[in-house]
Amino acid sequence: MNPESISTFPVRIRVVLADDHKMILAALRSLLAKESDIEVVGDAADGHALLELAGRTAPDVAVVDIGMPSMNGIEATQQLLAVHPALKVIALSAYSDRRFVMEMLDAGARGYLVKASAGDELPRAIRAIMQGRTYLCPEVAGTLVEAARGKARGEPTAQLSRRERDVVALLAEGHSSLVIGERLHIAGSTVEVHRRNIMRKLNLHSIAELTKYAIREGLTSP
Amino acid sequence: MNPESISTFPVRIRVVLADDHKMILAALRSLLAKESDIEVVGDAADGHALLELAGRTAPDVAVVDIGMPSMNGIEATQQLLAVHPALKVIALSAYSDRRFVMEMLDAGARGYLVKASAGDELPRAIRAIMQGRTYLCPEVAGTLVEAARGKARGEPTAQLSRRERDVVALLAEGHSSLVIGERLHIAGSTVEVHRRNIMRKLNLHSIAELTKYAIREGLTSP
DNA sequence: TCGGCACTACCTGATATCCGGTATGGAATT
DNA sequence: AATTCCATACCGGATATCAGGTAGTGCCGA
Repeated sequence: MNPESISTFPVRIRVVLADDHKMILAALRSLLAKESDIEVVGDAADGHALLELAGRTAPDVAVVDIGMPSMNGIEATQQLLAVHPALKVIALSAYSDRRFVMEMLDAGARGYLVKASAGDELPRAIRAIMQGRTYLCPEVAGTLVEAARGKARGEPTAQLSRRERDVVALLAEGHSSLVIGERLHIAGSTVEVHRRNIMRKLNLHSIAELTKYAIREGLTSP
Repeated sequence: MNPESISTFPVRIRVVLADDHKMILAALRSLLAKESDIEVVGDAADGHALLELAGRTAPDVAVVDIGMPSMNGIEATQQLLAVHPALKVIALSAYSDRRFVMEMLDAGARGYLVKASAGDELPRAIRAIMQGRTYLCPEVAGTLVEAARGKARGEPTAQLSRRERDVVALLAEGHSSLVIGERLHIAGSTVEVHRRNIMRKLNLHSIAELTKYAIREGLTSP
């Protein structure tokens, strides 16, 4: 027991981490362990685990990698905020593409960091978020400014439903309709219908084209 | 000053890190900072910086991310070992593709970890390497075993033939075997054989995975 | 000259894709 | 209340994938 630290930080910021690379998870955890006002209360390797974790640990902040398999960071954020509206989400990504940024912010993220950011940006972002501010790393702020200048109107980025995006991501991982059905707890035939609707909407005609689309959209990583 | 730690670890393992993501760099650094027998003496964001760093700090071990811009981890490792033959290199990658693994080991790396490995694998790998052992994470060991079973002889990098690359590129464009056959003026059944050989060589099991491979290899664009 | 390898080609069979159709329940919108 | 959209589910059929096998030709290195 350490009375000094208790009096200095009576309430530490409770953080959960989500990334599909366990090693990165461990590394980020130890990065944040140095901050005495921040406590990492759990980590998850995909969106489903993140949802379960958030329900169990009731964190203040979730740091979410965008490029996760099965359920990516964008979907995870939407579902997370639907259940826990008070939760604050910080997106972490290798890229600063406008599409990712916009979709993640639309999904309700309050912060966006690229992995090329300096290491001390993460704790700074967490503290800023906890004060109710929005935190964007410089690269992302730049792309946002460009986006705002180029297009004031919001274009239809997401023409696929949430379920369809789930299916696209899993198809692009190389799974068959039957396996995807088991994963999503629906019939394989339903997955088939989703796939056909997706292909008709996007004018695609093969799994290869679908996979490329998923990669361009960040629904899976190459 | 702490005499105890000095006497306990008179010679700490000197490590340098290379990754294009600064945040990952900082996170890995803090992950290793917990290990009292390991000292991170520097980090670099690309191959050139790594070469300069190694010349300046004379480390025992270099942990190198494969996916770096301008000079990737494979080239960097080759050049690094040409100048510092005693240096021990551990490859760090998001993927466990046989091609990457083989090329990295051919380049002289003594260890290979995927980022999905557990966080404590990195310090374990570093210690193993320092004892002159080779350290491969389970995923990589698996692909190596398959490679060894397929080819008893130590052939470098089971690469694809020119024709197989043609077929991969066209498959990744979404064409069927029959159409590809017409395009290449060979029978569709021959294209089928090429596809099967490719998939066996690369340990892929679907067009989606094949498409991702083609994109990573630059055989087609996303 | 022999073995290995790449490229070519065909056969069989199980499974999957791809493209139609129909239909129900729920949620959101009008 | 009616409409529209999404998600769910099933049927049928043509085509393709995926995974085995065999086999001939040509080229190159041991």
